[in-house]
Amino acid sequence: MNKPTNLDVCEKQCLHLDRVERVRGGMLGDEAAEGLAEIFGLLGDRTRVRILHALSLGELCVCDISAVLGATSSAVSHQLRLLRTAKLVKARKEGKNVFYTLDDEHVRQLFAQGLEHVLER
Amino acid sequence: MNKPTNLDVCEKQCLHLDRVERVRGGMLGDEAAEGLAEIFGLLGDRTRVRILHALSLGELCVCDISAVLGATSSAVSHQLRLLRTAKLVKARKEGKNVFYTLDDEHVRQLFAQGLEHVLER
DNA sequence: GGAACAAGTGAGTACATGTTCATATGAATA
DNA sequence: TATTCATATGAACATGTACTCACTTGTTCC
Repeated sequence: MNKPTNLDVCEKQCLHLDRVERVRGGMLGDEAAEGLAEIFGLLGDRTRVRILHALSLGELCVCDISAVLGATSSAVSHQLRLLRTAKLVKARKEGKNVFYTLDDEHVRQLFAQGLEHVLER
Repeated sequence: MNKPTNLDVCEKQCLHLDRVERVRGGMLGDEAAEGLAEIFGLLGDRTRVRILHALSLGELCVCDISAVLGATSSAVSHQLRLLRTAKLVKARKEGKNVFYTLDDEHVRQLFAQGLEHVLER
């Protein structure tokens, strides 16, 4: 989380300055890198993957999701909060139930792309 | 990591059986869900995101990467091992240096797609 | 061979994170 | 109003993980 303030991490003469300069120019800003890590990290959990995939197949309430996954509704609820905060899912209240749906078309695409990777490897 | 063996997690009558059945049929297998979580988890770290992005701009040795990121070469090396194991990057040895490149076109695409999400959010 | 150095790795540590358990909230129903 | 139940949430706990530090390996150059 904290990085050294001086950049001469490589003590002596190993740097390929041309490459380093070129890459440094095109590097992601901190916010972008952080944002990417955040969204990918959110997708990087088995439970959340399965929740999102289930929701990609249709609207479900918390209880439905926990039945599909075989997980407690508490665990599911905790994960849904993260997904809600990140605006990946959307909640709709109806009586005692809260129905969730995907709230991000990008997620669907990321999923598809990720699956391609997984399946062909 | 361990899930309850009985599926009547929702004690009484909240299930919407039609929805649950439909979704259950289309659900990801365990291996697929695990595989997805694994690849996304790998992308879900600030340091690894920056390493991969740097490599997407050109081939770099470990020392170059640590200079670009402002991280120790040990930290970078540890992360590169994970990326190498997952076949996301490829190593080429040349004298004392080891040069790394991206080894997966999917990653490039996932990156692009993720960035879209982050930028427009 | 010996010095210098890039890279890899194991152990230890600090911190993040996912789950469970207990409890709270809020809506329907008796 | 009291009960029941779906959902949410806080605390505690256990596990995972990213870093540092010390050390090893393997290569180049003297």
